[in-house]
Amino acid sequence: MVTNELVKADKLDPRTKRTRELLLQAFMQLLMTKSFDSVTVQEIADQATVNRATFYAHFSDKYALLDYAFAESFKKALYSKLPPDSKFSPMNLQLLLQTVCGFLDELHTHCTSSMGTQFDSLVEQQAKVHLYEFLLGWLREGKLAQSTGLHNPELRATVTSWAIYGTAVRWSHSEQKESVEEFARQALPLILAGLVVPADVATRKKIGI
Amino acid sequence: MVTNELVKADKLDPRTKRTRELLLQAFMQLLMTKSFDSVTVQEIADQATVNRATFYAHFSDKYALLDYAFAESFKKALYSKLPPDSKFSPMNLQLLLQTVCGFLDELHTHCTSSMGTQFDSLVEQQAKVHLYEFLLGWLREGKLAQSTGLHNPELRATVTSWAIYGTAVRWSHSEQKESVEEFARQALPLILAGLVVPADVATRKKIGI
DNA sequence: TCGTTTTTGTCGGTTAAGCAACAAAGGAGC
DNA sequence: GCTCCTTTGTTGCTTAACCGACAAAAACGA
Repeated sequence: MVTNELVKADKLDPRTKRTRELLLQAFMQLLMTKSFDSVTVQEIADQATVNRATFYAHFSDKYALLDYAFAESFKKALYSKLPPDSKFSPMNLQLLLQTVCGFLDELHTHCTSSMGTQFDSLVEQQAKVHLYEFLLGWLREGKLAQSTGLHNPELRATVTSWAIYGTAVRWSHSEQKESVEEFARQALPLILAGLVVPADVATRKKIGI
Repeated sequence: MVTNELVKADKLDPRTKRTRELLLQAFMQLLMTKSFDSVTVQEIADQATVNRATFYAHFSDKYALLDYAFAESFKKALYSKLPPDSKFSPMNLQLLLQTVCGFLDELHTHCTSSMGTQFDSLVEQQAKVHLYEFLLGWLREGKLAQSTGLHNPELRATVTSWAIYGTAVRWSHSEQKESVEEFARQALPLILAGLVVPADVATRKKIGI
């Protein structure tokens, strides 16, 4: 499970990593000047100095590459603010929310012009998947789980990933944007609740909720 | 002959081209922060995201890569100012001289600090080889050869390549550098003479030299 | 509508790149 | 001198990338 994730980044053949990176960069480069629809697989391959057949060895079509691009850029934004070794804390949770807000903001300012809103659901899909994985890391390895005895980490991660993403969307869609920090500060307790509230009645009574 | 040159740039396997380019970039990158002597083949390979064995499939050692780097950067400087389809003219010859001056100037301001003058002979070697090839292109295909019936293009190219490089060295070594343009303007007739002077007495008389 | 061109997705055979392991040459320190 | 460690080149085997060709689907223009 853990190795499965690590394999994707580490144990991969260097050629595979390089080719994927080349395709990704070529793709983003092309999207700067052309629309997604008008880009052909041949163009992407050329720009990446890679054979067209090699493209298909990595992605089923350009939509899969788009998906991959969203996933990678989200992960990049995520891990740049919150390194993989970061532990859970309310402050980090707030930072997480702010990061997602920042990501959406960035995305809409740079990409709306070239591809509109037709791929928002792809972004949402990818963002939530990686938020889920990230939160699960916190829940499994943090002192959170051991000390308070929280159960159902998977369920909590699901709830919280949706909560965070939804909150971030609300912020990015709001007209008069208040500062991300202030917004995140206000939303934090609500999100935090779903993440750390004790699940069973016995434990609830013990802490007095 | 011509195809031989084209092969080096065109018919090469894309993987080969890409790998060479990656090694070249990695090498130049490393030379920004480390001395040539302290750079290892492993470091170059890592930086290039290429296996160390692959390095040896392309270059016998790091000296060969250095040689290649000089050759490529010289050719790049050359063809950026004088495209491959440019024809001979006194003006272009002057431009050629100015380009070599500019190349040496650039080289000494950026690279002397990191590797001193120990590789000047390598640079000279590469520069003259490519000057020779370039001049030969002018002599063979230009109207120069047909109209005035110049013989011994190889000899003329040799003489002129040495003359140009030597002149450029003189300029780059001079204390109070005058402008490249003025310097090249003054040197032009002397270099031009060796390139276009008729070789045999009969022709000389015909033009009246 | 039909015919033409472009793009897509796939396939088997070829080639370059990756890898692990090796001996040998150098260098640093004792 | 000696050892220990790093770096250098080299080698067989494995794997990913290249290539040309193909049929099928889309896109385009008459």
